[in-house]
Amino acid sequence: MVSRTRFDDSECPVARSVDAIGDWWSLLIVRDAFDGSRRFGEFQRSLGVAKNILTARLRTLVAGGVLESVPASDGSAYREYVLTPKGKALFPVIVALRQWGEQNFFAPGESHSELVDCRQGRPLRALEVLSADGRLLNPDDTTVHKVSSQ
Amino acid sequence: MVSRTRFDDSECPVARSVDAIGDWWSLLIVRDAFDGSRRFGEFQRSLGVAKNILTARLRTLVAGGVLESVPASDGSAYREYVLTPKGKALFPVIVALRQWGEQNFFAPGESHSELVDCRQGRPLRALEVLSADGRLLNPDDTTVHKVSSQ
DNA sequence: GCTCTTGGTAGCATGTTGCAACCGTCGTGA
DNA sequence: TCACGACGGTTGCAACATGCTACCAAGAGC
Repeated sequence: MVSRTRFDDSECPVARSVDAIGDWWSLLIVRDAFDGSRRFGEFQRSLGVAKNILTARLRTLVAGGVLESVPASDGSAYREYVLTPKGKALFPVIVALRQWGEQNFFAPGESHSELVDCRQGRPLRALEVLSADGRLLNPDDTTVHKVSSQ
Repeated sequence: MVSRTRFDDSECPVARSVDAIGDWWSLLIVRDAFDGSRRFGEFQRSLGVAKNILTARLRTLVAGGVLESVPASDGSAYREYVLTPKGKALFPVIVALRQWGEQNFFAPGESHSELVDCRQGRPLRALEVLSADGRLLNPDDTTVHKVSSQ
C-alpha cells in the first residue's frame, strides 16, 4: 500500500494535490497518458519502471480518480487506463512542468520532445498567472490567506 | 545522497523537471518559499519534516539552482534560503497544483488556504493553456513531437 | 494444443525515510 | 562573562519503499 495521508490533512491544496498524485512516477504516468499511452505495457516500456511499481501506481491513480480502467478499445479482453476528467484537469500542471524544464534544463539546440498545438504545429504560449481581471502576476504580487469554512 | 539522475537522461522536459525538484517535500519547500518562508526553522515548523530530510532537500534545491543560501536579512549570522529566478519560475507549477487541489479535494465550504492577488484580494484566474495565437487548448488539441538538435 | 504476448505477483536485496538523540554555534539577559 | 535557550544542523538506527528477477495465469494467434 502506498503511504496514504502524508499531507492529506493539510489545508493547503498544493499538499493535497501532491498527496493525491502519490509520487513522481505517477506524474510521469499521467504525462504518458496525455501523450496517448493507454496500456500497461505502453507505460512500462515508456517509463522503464518495474512492473510491480507500475501496478501499484496505476492502482493508486485509479483509486484517486485520476485514471479509469476501461475495456480495451481494440476489442481484446485486456483493459486500458484512461484519464478521467479529474486527470485531464492536471493538464496545466504537466504543461507548467514541461515549460519549466524546457527553459532550464536544455542546452540551446539540445534535442527534446516538445508539446505543440495540433492545428498549427507550433509550440504553446507560456503559461501566465493572471489576476481575476487579467493582470499578469508575479509571485510577489500574491499572498496566501486562510479561508475559514463559510 | 539523493538519487541523482533517475530521469535526468530523458529527452522529456517533464522528466527533467521532476528530477530537478527531487521529491514532494522539495515542492512543498518551494511552496513555503513562495509564501515567505526563508529560514530552516520556518520550513521545519511549517512542514513538520524531519530535520535531516529538510537538510538534504535544501541542499539539493540549492545545488539545483532553485534556492540560494544567503546571509540572513535580519543581520544575524544565520543563513536564509531564498528562491532564485529559476525557482521563481516554478510559480505556475505551484499555482497549477493549487488550483487542481482546490477544485478536486475540498468539499464546498471546507476551510483551506487560498492564493489571492495582493492588489484586489481576490482569487486568481484559473490557468489556461493557450496556443501561440491565444486559442484555449484542451489536452486533445496538443501533441508531442521530437525536436532533433538543430 | 502450442506458443507468444500481456498483465500482472512473489520474494528478496538495497536504498531511502523518519525518528530521536546529540552537538556546536549564535544571541541574549543578568 | 557566563549561563541558557534557540537555531541549524549531524549521526545512528529501525522501518518502510523501491527495484530487480523470476515466476505465473489468462488471451491471442496459428
